[in-house]
Amino acid sequence: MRATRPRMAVMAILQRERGRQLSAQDLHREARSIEPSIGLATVYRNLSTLESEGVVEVISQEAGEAAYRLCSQGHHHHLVCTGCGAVIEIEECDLEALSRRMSRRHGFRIEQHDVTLRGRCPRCR
Amino acid sequence: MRATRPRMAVMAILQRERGRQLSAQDLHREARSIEPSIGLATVYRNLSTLESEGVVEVISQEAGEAAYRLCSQGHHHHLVCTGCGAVIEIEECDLEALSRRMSRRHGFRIEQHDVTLRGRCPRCR
DNA sequence: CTTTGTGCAAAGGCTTTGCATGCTT
DNA sequence: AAGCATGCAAAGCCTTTGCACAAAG
Repeated sequence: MRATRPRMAVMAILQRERGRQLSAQDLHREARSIEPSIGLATVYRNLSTLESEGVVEVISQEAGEAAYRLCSQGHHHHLVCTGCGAVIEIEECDLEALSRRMSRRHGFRIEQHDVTLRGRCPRCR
Repeated sequence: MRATRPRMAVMAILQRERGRQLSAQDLHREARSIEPSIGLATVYRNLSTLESEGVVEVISQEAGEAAYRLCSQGHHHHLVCTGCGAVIEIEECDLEALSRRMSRRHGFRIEQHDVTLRGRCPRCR
C-alpha cells in the first residue's frame, strides 16, 4: 500500500473522527478539506483496501438486497443459515444483563438491540 | 388493505417459503409464476405495506450508506449512539452460552454472531 | 363512484468499474 | 521504469416515485 496524498487524507479524517462511524460520503466531504481534488471513487477504493488490510471496519454491513419474511410476534432475534437462508427465531437473548451493564457504564439510554447468529443448518452442512 | 391478485401472489410465496428469508427480487421472480404481470415496484410497495401492518418483517435492515470506522482488535460488538454516531466497543457479549444452546438445539454450525446495541449517549440525551 | 393498487418507465442513492493519466517506490 | 493509485464519467444495483389506468369495495 502506497502512501498517497488521497489515502493519507482519508486516514487523517478517520483518525480525527476516531470513535465515530462515518459514511463514505462523509469521509469524502471531510477529506476534501485536506485534499480538495480527491474523488468519491477513491474514497470507496481506499476504504475497501483498508478494510481488507484490517485497518478499517464496516459497522453496518448487510447492504444490498433487504431480506423479508413473514412476521411473528414479539421481541426476537434470528439464527440464519448462510446456505439456504432459512431463519429460525430466537426468543431468549440473555442480553438484559449486558444491556443494563452498558447502560450504567456508558450512560446510554438503550433503545434497541439486535442479535444475529449465522451459520450452516443441518441440511446445508 | 385490498385483496388484489398481485398482493395475494406475494403473500402466497411468503407463505410457501415461510421460514426462509427472501429478497424483493426473489419474491418478484416467484410471484410471477402465479401472477405473471406483477411488477417489481408492486412487490416493493406491498412489502412496505405489509411491513407497516406487521405482517412481514425485514431481517437485514441497515441498507443505504455503509458506516466505517478505524479498526480495533479482536472480537467485539458495538454500542452505537443514534444521535451522533459515536461508537463504543463492547468486549463482553455473553453469547457463548446462547450460541452453544442454539447450536445444540438446531444443529447449526454457528459461524459468527453480531450484537448491536443502539441508544442515546449521555451528550445526545 | 371513490379510493386504493398496479404496471411501466424514469429517477434516486450508494457503490463499482473502465480508462487514460499521474504518482510512488 | 513498472505498477499501483487516481479522477472522472459511466454503468450497476436496489429501491422509490410519477403518472395514467385498472380494479376493489
